[in-house]
Amino acid sequence: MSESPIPPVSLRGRPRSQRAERAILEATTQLLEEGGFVALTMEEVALRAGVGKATIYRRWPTKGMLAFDAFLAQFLARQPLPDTGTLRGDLLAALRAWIRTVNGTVTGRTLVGLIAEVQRDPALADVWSDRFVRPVRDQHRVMIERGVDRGEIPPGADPDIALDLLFGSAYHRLLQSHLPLSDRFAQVVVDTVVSGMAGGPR
Amino acid sequence: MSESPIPPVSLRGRPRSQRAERAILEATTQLLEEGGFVALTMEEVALRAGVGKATIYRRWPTKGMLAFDAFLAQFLARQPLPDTGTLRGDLLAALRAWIRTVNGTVTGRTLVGLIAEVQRDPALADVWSDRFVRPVRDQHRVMIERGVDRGEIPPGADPDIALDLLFGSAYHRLLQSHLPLSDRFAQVVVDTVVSGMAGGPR
Amino acid sequence: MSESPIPPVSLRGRPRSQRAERAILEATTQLLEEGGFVALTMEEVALRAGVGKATIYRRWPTKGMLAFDAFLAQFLARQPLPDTGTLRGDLLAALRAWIRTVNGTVTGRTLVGLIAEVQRDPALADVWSDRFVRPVRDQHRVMIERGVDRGEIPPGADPDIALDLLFGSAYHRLLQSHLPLSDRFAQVVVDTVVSGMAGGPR
Amino acid sequence: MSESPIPPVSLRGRPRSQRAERAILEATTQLLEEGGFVALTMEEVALRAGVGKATIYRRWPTKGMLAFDAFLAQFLARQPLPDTGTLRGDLLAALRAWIRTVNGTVTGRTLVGLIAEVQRDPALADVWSDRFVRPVRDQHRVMIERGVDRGEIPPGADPDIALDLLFGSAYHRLLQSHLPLSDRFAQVVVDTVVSGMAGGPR
DNA sequence: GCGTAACCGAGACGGTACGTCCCGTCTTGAT
DNA sequence: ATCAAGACGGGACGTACCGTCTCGGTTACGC
Repeated sequence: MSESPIPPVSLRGRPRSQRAERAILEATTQLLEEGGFVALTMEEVALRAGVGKATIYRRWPTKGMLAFDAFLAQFLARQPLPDTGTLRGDLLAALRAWIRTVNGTVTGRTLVGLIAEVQRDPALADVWSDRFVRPVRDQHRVMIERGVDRGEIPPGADPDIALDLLFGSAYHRLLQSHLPLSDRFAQVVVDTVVSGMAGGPR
Repeated sequence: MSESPIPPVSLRGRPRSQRAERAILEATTQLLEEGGFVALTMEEVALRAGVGKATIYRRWPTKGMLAFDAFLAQFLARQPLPDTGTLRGDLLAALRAWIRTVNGTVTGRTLVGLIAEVQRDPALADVWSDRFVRPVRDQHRVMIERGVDRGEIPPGADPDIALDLLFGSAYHRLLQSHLPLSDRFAQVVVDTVVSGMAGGPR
Repeated sequence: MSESPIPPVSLRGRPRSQRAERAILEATTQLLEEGGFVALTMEEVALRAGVGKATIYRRWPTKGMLAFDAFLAQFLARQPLPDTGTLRGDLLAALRAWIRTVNGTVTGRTLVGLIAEVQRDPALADVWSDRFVRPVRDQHRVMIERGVDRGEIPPGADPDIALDLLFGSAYHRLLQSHLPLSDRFAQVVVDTVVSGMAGGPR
Repeated sequence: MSESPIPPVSLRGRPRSQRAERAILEATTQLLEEGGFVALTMEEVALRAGVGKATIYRRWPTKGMLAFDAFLAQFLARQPLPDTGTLRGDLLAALRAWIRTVNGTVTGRTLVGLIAEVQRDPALADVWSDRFVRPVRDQHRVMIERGVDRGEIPPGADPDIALDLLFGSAYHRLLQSHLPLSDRFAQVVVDTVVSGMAGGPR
């Protein structure tokens, strides 16, 4: 699943302990569950994992990187690429899966914490783009392209804006908490976007 | 604009110094400009404002609250309530104003930092809701309601979801930085949402 | 007993409140009882006395001065000038009175705290000399002089060194707590000093 | 001379830096010289020693303990155990050495500050007893015992009271500053005490 | 089968910022 | 001019973590 983010400098010498790596990620997940990104301190991770702090820093350069790896495994495992035969069906399935993954969950809280961290740590921002945003969007974009192929929306439609509308509005409710991420919300959002894209350049 | 966040408990005793309050907010703004939310330390604010730390804590219980007050004044001053005569015109004007305010600006970076901070500080979350999210949405919702009155979109349309689509997608690009907050983006988003809401229950 | 240490600057305007003065000294005594000189803070005195801090500073320039006034009243009331007819009797009575006053009492602990404070506050040191050390020594020296008059010790004896031996050893046990201020201690000290002074220049 | 006051809990991990320890004690001594116990702040010690505050607290739990260690090294190095062949000679040599060490010196001022500190910090009081008062008295008591062995004073004489008279009177002049710690003072005190002890139960 | 290089847990290191406490002064409106 | 109240600028406190470093000890590869 999640492999060593920083590979050993050399192949000589004592190899990295897999046990330590597992223990670190488990401790990280546990701390994220207990108190979110704020409660995640390297000191406490080391303590709980029974590991020296240097052993953590040897693998993950920053707290953000560590949390990212713990988060990503949990997140990706829950994002299917639906193939229901209709654009509406695909988008609704994907949006519902996303909501299920983040709404009221540790994964959701971690996602929010990481979004914040990404703003201040440029190195994390790169990793965030390359290993989270881009892959997830690439996967989701497939649904739009299939809709175009099926003629459900015109070829001129901008798939990126479609994704921004769909998931941006969902991220918005996750981050601002002003209104619930209900199933009705998912349905109306999908309907409105599909309808808007279809009839866009009417 | 920005009033005393925590009013004095009593009317007796020496009144709070307005000079100190101004100096604190100015130092805060300056630090936010220089290094964003991360670089904002109470210690440095006190130093630059020529103020004891206790004088800050007397008014703002946390760094988040302080940054919020400094942010809010700057943000609200730039969000007009457009009245162009058409739904499309109003929404486009509002979205463009928002983008202008946050895209590549200190205000935008502070907004992001605060969104993160809000997730971890429940007291700040309340203030964030009451004094930022709700007022801004209430103002924006007026545009949708005028569109309904003019018959541009049907009465059944959910104005909150319309706002989530419009601004959620914009917040998404601000926070994930995967694609630019271009003017074309604003136009397509507005067109798609207006069209989607109009033809929704066709 | 203890009068206003700093008289009003002028006789015009509102006169100083005697109620405030009493309340301050009572609060001071109470705090000295509870936690000694360390626990004595101007803030807490003002709070308990129901008095503004400025009202205290108008009368006592420092914490040491305030504690000194609260201490002196209690101390002096308990130091008699014995007149038993013999040098030994007088000295023993005086030493016993001193021990009774300070051994295990708040007055004793305050005395120690003040001795420390005196070292760092030159203004307090002056007051300490003029209003505590000198008067008490002058009173005690009378006993020695009566002993000389009675022929119990030779005229060449240095009364100051006699007092230093008597009370210095007692202060020593009070401050170092290495051995108790027992009555036997008092007796042996008096006997040794009287005998030493008598036979000094044999 | 002065050993690590709080030994590491465990032998594992990075060992305590001797360089840091030396630097801390030097900075402490320097600050005590400049402004006495009052001017001694942990913050300034850390700054001058080029050390984090935690590094100080790891070894010395309080300011008093730190000052004590810095003081003790200086003090003990200057207290000889005289052996002149007569009680009077020994006591005079010891008292003169003590006066030389504390009269008008940094060591003397620190001694006074510590005596005050001892009254308020029970943990320091224990250390003060065990590592200062007791050892010094034990050393001094030897002189008395040799006097008894030589028949200069009777076996019934209480050596502790003899020490209290000798050094108590000297501490008294140090702390109250009412009269100087002159050499005449030392001579008369020693003569009086020796004579008093000798002729006590005449 | 032996040296050695990289690892391991532990914990100390210099440093930054925190939020609190108290100092002695100052500023109100009200006697 | 003084009162109670309480805010002011300032200094130091003791704590929490940061990311780095230094120990003695442990693998496991390549000579």
